[in-house]
Amino acid sequence: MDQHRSKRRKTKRNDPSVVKIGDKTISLSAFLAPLAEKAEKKPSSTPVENGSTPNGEEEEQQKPTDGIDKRVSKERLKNDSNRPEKRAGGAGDTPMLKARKALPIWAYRDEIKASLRGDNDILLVVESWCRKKKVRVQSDVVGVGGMVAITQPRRVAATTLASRVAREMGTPLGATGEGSVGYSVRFDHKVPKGAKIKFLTEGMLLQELLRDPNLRQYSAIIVDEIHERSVDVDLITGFLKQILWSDKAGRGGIPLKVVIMSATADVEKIKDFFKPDNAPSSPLKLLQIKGRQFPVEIKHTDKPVPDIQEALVKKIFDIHQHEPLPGDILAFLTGQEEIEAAQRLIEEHCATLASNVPKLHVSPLYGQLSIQAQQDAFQPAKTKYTRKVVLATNIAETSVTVPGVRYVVDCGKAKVKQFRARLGMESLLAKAISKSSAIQRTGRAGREGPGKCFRLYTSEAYEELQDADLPEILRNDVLGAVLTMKARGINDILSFPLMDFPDVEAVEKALIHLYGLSALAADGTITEIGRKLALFPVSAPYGRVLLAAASPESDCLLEVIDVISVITSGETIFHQIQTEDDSERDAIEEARKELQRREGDILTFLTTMQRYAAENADRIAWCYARRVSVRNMRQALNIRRQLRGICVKEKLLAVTPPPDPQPFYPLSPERADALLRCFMRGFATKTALLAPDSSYVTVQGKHVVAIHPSSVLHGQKKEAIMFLEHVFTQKNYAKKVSAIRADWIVQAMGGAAVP
DNA sequence: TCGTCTCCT
Repeated sequence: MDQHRSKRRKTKRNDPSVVKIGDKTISLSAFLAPLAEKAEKKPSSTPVENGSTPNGEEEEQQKPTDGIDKRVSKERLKNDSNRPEKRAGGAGDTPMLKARKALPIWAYRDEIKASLRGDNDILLVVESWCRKKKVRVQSDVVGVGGMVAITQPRRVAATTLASRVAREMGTPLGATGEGSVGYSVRFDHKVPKGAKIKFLTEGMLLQELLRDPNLRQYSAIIVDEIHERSVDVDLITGFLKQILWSDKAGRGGIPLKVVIMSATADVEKIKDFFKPDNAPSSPLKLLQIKGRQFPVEIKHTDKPVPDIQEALVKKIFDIHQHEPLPGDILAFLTGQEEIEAAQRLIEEHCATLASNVPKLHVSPLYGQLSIQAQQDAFQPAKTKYTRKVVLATNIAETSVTVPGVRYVVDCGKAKVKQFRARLGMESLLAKAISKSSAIQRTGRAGREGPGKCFRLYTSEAYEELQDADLPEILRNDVLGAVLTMKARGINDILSFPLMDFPDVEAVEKALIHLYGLSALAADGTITEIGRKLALFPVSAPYGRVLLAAASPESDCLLEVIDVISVITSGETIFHQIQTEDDSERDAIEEARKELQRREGDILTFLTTMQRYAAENADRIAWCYARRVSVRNMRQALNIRRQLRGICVKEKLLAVTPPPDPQPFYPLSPERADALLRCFMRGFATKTALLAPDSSYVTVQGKHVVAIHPSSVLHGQKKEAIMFLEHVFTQKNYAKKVSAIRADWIVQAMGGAAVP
């Protein structure tokens, strides 16, 4: 083995080449610029592991892997486990190294490097269903690039992975100064000078593509969690494919390395996608990595259950009585209502348990819950001999991990949003989950030890499930996706490479809609307006409202920014009032009255933001007194700051507005009209007229819509309404509703706004 | 007279 030893001695306090970050481990051995000197000393065809230890000794090296069988051999695994561990020279280093070696990916490190050597520019890494992956990246040390981007679907993932990697590498993670690791997410950018690794959200990479279509600052892009199939990741893979199979002139001939990481990948689909046109086979290299999941025993029901709610509660008590403690239960339900109902049933039944029987503590967990209320689900039960039951929505499937869980109960359903292009509306209905979703839920029982998963459906029903969920791009309005492509130079949308291509009709609707917003010219090319819309972190119709508000005739941009900030900060900002105390309820309703405007929800949002921003004393108390979401209002302030900044940069705003708090003045009726007419510019297609039978009928499509009870206009009759959202749940609902004048609609019909 | 999965620029 001597001949394979590294000839370089290193005295760095840690091995910077392999990084473990929570679920993943990434090796950057021998490829990044600080180690470039090493690359020069070695023929590039035989890169060598950088395995030096803290005390400066070298580790035994593995043999070079050129031309070896890509499959992992038992010998290889054995070799790894036999590697001599070195004693720590510096405190805390060896446990970290040990932890790395214990990772499943460790055994594959040479294969990963070999797979990316020479002409092989793309590699797909698949691991078994729900466990961690680790990937090594080889990036060329030539001119273009120098940085590795790692995309994540969620902000928290990007930031926490970055700080973990920075710690592993012993490099600071700051916005200024030197450092090897950085991250970039909305509202938060920490990319030190000389950063080599940058974690970023998918949306951020798409924004960067706007300025740099060839991703020149990167040598490699690692796309993580591709199996989640967000619209953004689908678009990113499309752009990456175009860069990969282009003549690379835009990168000075230097290829871009691409690593795709996936949990439950449809390998053939991804392989096929990255195949160049007319090529006989895909050049993509595949590496499968075994996970580290504890075994989970799966139990189906014998017969279909007639009442899921009842079966769920029964199953929970069944587990409680027959399974040992400790071991918490995680149950997947479809929504808040089901969760609350189940909680009531469980708590009622729990009260009847004998005093010597261990108790159950129920924690609801869903997105609309305040942060404090969510915390309960992550804490162990506070009293002894108590089992925790977390009743969760899909939030617990991918977004968060509940510790302590050994038992999962899966109802087999989830609420799914589906956009219907023909109707221009979306629906949100409970549907059967996919196999991969069922597997993901099951895996939640095996994170801390062997577990059990109880499915409230038969094994036959499981076999009938779709393999995977419909990717988001087939469920969403493609308006944003089409604008994203157009703004990045894709004129022929239909020939853009996508793993799943939406219905041509949906694309056509989106093109017409964009034309109605003046984002596209009649020949389909992007307009200046369209380019501006692509810069805003809001959907195209909202962007159009911003531009309309900036015109001298309207002159209400700051107000429109306030409204859009509130609307896009999340779901509704008004919490439902949950109190048994009538006088308290009256007080809350009274306090809310000063926010509500009879013109409708848009003006109500404006008033809320303005009064909130004018509040100088205690904003949290202000929110609580009105049951306004603290989280959403904080987010709204961030969005407001960002939108104001973009508007100043784009010269839509002449000066930066003065800082808060500013005194509150209610908007005059004339200015309120002007503001609503700006929204008409973006939402001319979402209007309805009052019919003789007192129903509202949409101007486009002639559908009956009802004003949603969450609107301040619920139960009121106005000659015409404009609504910003149109959702089918129990029935056809208009949400975020404002009263308008019927002649505004007529005027809007005269223009290009109504296709 | 409603009751809504989850992310992201």
